[in-house]
Amino acid sequence: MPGSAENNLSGSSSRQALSGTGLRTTSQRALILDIIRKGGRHLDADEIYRRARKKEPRISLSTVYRSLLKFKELGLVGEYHFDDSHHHYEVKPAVNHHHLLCLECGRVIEFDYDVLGEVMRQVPEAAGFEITGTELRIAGYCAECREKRR
Amino acid sequence: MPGSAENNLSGSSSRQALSGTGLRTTSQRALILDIIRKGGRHLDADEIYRRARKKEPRISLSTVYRSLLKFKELGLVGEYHFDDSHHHYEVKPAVNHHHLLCLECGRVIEFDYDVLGEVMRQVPEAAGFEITGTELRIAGYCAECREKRR
DNA sequence: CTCAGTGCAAAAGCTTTGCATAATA
DNA sequence: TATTATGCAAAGCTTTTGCACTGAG
Repeated sequence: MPGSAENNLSGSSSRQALSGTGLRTTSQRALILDIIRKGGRHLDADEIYRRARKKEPRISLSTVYRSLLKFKELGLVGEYHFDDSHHHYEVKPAVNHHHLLCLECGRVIEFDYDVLGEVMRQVPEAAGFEITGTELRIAGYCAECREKRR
Repeated sequence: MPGSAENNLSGSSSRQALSGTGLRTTSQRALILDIIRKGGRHLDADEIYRRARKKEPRISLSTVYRSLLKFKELGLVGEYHFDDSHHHYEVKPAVNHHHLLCLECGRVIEFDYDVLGEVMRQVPEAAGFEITGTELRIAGYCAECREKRR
């Protein structure tokens, strides 16, 4: 049966992630978390909604937003600001997880780098700060797009 | 006369900054740019609007947005994403200009740090990238707020 | 059985746009 | 004078909220 691997136990690990959080494990939440986990690209609320409707056509956009809010609170997903309009969500990465954004093709390349250590070591203004999160965004043009433009 | 220093030639340097950009130098634009330049804190569009109305009560919010757009295009001001809702503007800083944000008091501390050099040196994914901008946001609790909470 | 979660629709931001008027170059 | 910019009002988007219903625990 085609696509069975995808349909298989889809959501079961997300259900697990939800149980024991104090939240109720609903099919909608499991689905949404699942979509974010699989969604390689950085997803915005509307994209998550559109994907969710394929499996659960009666799901509502407010449920998506409300779930996202809960997931953020729990630290299950992170919210990122790539462009000017909407937010993007992805599974919460390690603390030192950052983004390179190509302004031409829009691709987002993730990388790990311990800014925090460097900053605490080198930036006097940061002294005394208790840091809860870092986000380093670097925008520019990736090697491929530069190549194409020549 | 009280406040004369402030009223004095306010806007004259902003007028200068505008001339020769191809944009028309209007009183509104000079005023808006002036507000951004003086506005030590990070200003959002509505705050700029409210301040602008004090000097030019007939100015409209759309003019603020349209000016901001032009200024961004010209590279005169930068746009930053501090919280989830709106954007903040400030005079375009040097490339290595970043922000520490206190989640308690909301204060934004700016600092300079050459992430770029470090990243290019240490992050393989960045190889080949032509970088046009960096933004490092560090969120947490500043020394004062930590003190108060004890 | 209870209360958290859902769907729907309506409201609430922030931002953009159309159009006639005003001001700059 | 020819455009560009403005003000006003209306529309557009994303996100939030109220309320009655449903489903998880």
